[in-house]
Parts: sequence; C-alpha cells; structure tokens
Amino acid sequence: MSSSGVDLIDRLLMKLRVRDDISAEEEAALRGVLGEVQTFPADHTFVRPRQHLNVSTLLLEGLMCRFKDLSEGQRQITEIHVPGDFADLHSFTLKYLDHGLMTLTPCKFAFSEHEKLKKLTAEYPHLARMLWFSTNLDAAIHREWEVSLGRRTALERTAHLFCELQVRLGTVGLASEREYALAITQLELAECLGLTSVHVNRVLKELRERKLVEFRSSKVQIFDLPELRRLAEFDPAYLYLDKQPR
Amino acid sequence: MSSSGVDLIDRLLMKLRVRDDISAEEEAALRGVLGEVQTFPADHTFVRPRQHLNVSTLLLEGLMCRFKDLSEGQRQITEIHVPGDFADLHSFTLKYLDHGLMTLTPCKFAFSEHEKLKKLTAEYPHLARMLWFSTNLDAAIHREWEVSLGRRTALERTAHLFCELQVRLGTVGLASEREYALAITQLELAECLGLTSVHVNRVLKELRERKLVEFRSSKVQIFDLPELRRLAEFDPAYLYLDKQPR
DNA sequence: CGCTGCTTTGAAGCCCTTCAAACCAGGTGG
DNA sequence: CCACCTGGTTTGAAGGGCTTCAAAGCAGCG
Repeated sequence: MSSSGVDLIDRLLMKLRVRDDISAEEEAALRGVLGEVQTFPADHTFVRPRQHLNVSTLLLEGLMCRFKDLSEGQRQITEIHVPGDFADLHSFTLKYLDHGLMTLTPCKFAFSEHEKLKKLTAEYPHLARMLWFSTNLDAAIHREWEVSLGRRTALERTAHLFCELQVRLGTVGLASEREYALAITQLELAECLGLTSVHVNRVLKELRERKLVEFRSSKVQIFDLPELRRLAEFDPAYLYLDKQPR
Repeated sequence: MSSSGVDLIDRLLMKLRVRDDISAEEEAALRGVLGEVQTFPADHTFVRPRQHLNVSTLLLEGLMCRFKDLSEGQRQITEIHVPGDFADLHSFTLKYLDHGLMTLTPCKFAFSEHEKLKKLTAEYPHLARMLWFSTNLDAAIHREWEVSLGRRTALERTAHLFCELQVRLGTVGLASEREYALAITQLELAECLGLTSVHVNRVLKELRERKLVEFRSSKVQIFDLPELRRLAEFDPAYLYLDKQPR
C-alpha cells in the first residue's frame, strides 16, 4: 500500500471489475507480473515509434498519451491514458509501436515484462480475455475519436472529450460528476481534438459562457453534465461499463 | 476449395502468415472453428450497435465497414474491412458492439462461434495472441485514421486511404501496385474521410489531374504510387507487415 | 426508354486556421 | 521582493478549405 492508501494495481482492478469479476487467484497472478514502481516527469517521451518493446506499462498515477507526428510538426494525440490503463499493452502482440507514448503530467508506472505476460495469459485464459478486452476498449475509444474528428464540430468534440474523461476517471475514482483534475495545456487539448490551440481557446470560452463546463488551472469543472452530454451526443456505451462474463 | 481456387481461410492465413508462422496444427484448429459460408448482398447492415453477439465474422469475399451514426443523419465509417479480416472479432471480448457493421459490396463470410473461439484460444495460446494481434491491428488502423481526420487535408487524407487499401488488399492478393477493385460510392468514401461527397468528388478530380490515382467505375488505378505515398505521408509501419514471433 | 442513384459542377457562405500581438501567471535571480 | 523571463492563454483581423445548396449530367437497369 502506498501512503495514499491506493495499492499498485487497485485502479487496474477497479477498471476491470467494472466489466467482469476477477478472482483472488487472478488478482494475485496479475500482481505477480508487475515490476517496481517508477516515476517520470511531465512531457517525457518514453516510447518512440518503431521502438521494440519487451515490457508493457501500467499507468498508476498521472496522465499519458499516445501520439503521432507528421512531417510539418503537426501532432495528433490518439488517446489519453488515465490511471489503471495499461498504456501500451498492445505492444505485447505488436512487438513495437507505430506511435509515440509520452507523459502529460508527472507519472508513476509499473512495468510488466512480455515474457511474464505470455506465461500469465497462457495459464489464465480468462485473464487473457480481460487484457484482450482492455486493448479492445482502447480501440473503441479510437473509434469514438474518429467520429469526433470526422463529424463533430469543434464545440461538440471538445464537450465530448470532457464527457469521456469524466467517465473514465470516474471509473477509477478520480472524478466526480462535478469536477476532475486535468493538468494539460490547451495546445495538448488541441492536439487531441484536431484543432489549433487558438480555436480551442475560443471553444473553451463558449463552453464557459454557456455555463456547461470550465477548463481552468488544471481542472475541469462541470456545471451542467446532462446538457454537456446532450451537446456532445455523448453515449457511454462505447466504454463498455457493464459487467459481462468475458 | 471454392471454384476460384481460394479456400475458406486462405486469405486469413495469408494475412496472419505475413506477421508470424502458423503451424499446420494451428491452421487445422482455426479451420475447425469456422461455420458454413454465407452470402449477403451489398448495403446490408447485419450488426447493429448494442446488439449482443455470440459469433464473429470472417470476411471471405467483398468489402465491409464499421460505422457510427449521429443524430443528424451523419455517418462516420471507422474502418473498411477486406477479405481475410475478422470483421468483428473484437465482439469476442466486448460481447456487443458500440458501432454498426455493414456490407459495402456483396459479401461472403463464415461465422465463428464465440464458444469455439474460447476453447481454441485457451488451448492454443499462440493462436490467441495472433487473433489478439489482429484486433490490435484494427486499432492501429483506427489510430492512423484519427491522424488523417485530425491533421491531414482532404487531398492527403484521400490519397492516404488509397495507399492503405492498396497495401491491405495486396497482402491478401487482391491488389497490384497499379490497381485494385473498390466497388464503393463517393458518398461512402466521404463517410470514411469525414468529408462531404461533393468535396470528395473535387478531390478525386484533383488526384486524377495530378496523374496520381484515378477512382472510377469501381476501380482504383494508381499512376504514381511513390508520389501518391509522398503526398499522403504514407508509412506502412502501422500495418505491421513484418514477421515477428508473437 | 425512362427511372433511379451516383457523379459532377457552380456559387455563396461559414467554420476554423493563420498571423500577430497583448496579456497573464509562475518561477528565478539580482 | 520586485524585475524579469518564459510558457501558456486570450483576443483581433484576414483568409482559406470545406460545406451547403442547387441543379445538371450520366450510367446502369428494368
């Protein structure tokens, strides 16, 4: 147990147990594949595209993101990771990544060797399916972002992201219906949303003036969640929040 | 063997064997989970959002897509599936889908019961990882589409899609460096690209006039693949075309 | 041979970008 | 302890890429 009373894999377990039961034996087995806790500062790129990996990274504290860069210096963030996410579990089968992985805020994580994951998943097929599920959940998030980027206006898209993070952080106990911490810049937000930081700034102003949500001093304050969700056409179905035998 | 000389799972095996070796025993086991071949007409939605599934669909012939609709009738296609793709393998762990699945052209597929997949993956961990890999490949394609939708211009984005399909169809023997069949409408193309069909039409005109690629009468003809790839900043790394022990 | 769905083109407008500069807050050093 | 520096935020003005609206052209098929 850390001083905060939150154990190494507690948030991962919270995330998984929303979706299915995890036995005590499975929990112990999962714990067995995790290494020492490590700390990294903000804005630290620690996986570069094409870099071969033999470990996967469980995010314990802080925010990370996956991103891809284009030649003209443009960047698209393809997913934000919250505590409890296995940020690069997909590298277990991909062997290297087509994108980069960086910290957005100071982070703590625990690494898990692919060799141990190989044994774990062969021995515990149900855990294998749960981990598989969690990479499929990442893909579902990618799809929803495709919809946002392709079809939603800047205002709707921004609202949608705030809704998504409220749910995902809420699942691991890091958000209420009213607020959550989000220590990223407007530029980083723009890189998630396929916009310029200038326009994100204007959008944030409108969301604030409409009394829906305020993003200020590293915090998201939600004034009217139902209306925010309506604006964004936010339907949490893509986050698979129900318990199913998987 | 069908009359065309292509067996049920040949294209799936082609796809997988680009990325890793599949033993004869594994091949037989894989064959064992597939049901009868079925045929569907074009424009047939056969999985609706939230519909619970107990089978997954291996696409044998034709093109399918995953899509999400918004309330105002807007649609975003989030991935195009080509023969050899397990179009909704992710439903094996998700249990239902957050999106729809439809045929773009007349299709043949073989269903595979989740119960059988469960046994197969528990018994053959390497096959499990290969199937897991293939859902992670779908996620990689989603990410690349996020980059296109978020950061590439309409022209680059369209060029990029043509490049992607050339590689993916080429992998299963359905495209050369010069051309491939693509029997979809400009509206469907627009729904992939986050554009209007009107603008897609103008973009196609420019690509044609630049002597890069022509999309006409259900066929893509590539005049200058290197230049097309340069325009799109197409890097096939995200398609994981190299053989690795997975 | 005419219907239907798809493609093509034109004109006007808007959402978001680009460029530029001012503002602001937090941290550092004199 | 304030002046300065730096990175992030905010605002304005002009421009462009894509959309919207509208209509004509075209091809395949009953």
